[in-house]
Amino acid sequence: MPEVEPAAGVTSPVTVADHQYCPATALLSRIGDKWSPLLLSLLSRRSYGFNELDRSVEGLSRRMLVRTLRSLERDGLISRTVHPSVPPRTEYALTDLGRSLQEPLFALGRWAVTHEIELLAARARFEAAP
Amino acid sequence: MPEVEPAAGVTSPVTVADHQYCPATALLSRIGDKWSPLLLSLLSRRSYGFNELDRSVEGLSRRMLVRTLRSLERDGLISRTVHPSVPPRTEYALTDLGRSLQEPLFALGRWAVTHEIELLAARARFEAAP
DNA sequence: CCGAATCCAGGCGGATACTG
DNA sequence: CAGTATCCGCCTGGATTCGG
Repeated sequence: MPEVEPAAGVTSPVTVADHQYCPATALLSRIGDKWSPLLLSLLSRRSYGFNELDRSVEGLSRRMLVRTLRSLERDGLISRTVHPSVPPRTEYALTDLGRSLQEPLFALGRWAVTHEIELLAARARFEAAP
Repeated sequence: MPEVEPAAGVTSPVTVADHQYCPATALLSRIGDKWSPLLLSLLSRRSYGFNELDRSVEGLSRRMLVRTLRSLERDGLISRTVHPSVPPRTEYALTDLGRSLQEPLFALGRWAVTHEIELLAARARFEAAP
């Protein structure tokens, strides 16, 4: 989805640069990883502490939690606030930018839920082919 | 984004099964790969032949073209029609299901384009931190 | 023309152990 | 509590070669 809509009308080949620097492709390559969508979903309602997130998601390793949070913070989608209390607490929350992303992301999620049965049916049909 | 919206209100930990079988997460894990968005974008307007696709995208290897097309076909998003002409021609086109996915996908693309500058700014800010 | 099969490197992601 | 550091398996994805 590099050129969003006009891409379909291209006559010249899509270059590597086109593909790489397309905002849409770049976005999906960042938030399309294994844990970003889940963390964005959790943070969509309220803020979380680090260990709270760690305990909230089964199967998510500490390492990947940190990496994913850093990636989202780097893109300005979440904020990281260190409270110098005792014990120390680091709070993660969605930024305005991150909040604005929720709408198109939820739209995609709704599509997936709506068409889940069709997807499963298509896969079953494909598997049944000789 | 496993539970789409209600996820934010969870009190119990998100289990591995929850995450794995969430339709939205499953969708992103499929169409969020390196070439699917681009191919869906190209096919959004008209159908393509195999070699035509191969030549249209610089940097896309034959192997990954086939694999990505199979993946999309398997999920019922595109159709594959073999024309027994001479020389033979295989035509790839979006299905109705694939077409219905365009809307939320384009919405995501529009968001990316709209907020591209903010994303770049956030990244520059992050890089400049001590 | 449209693939399938093989080989191989790079990066994602998990387990574990260690710091301020 | 909130990370960092190290090791390592696995899978994605590119290059190349072969077949129908």
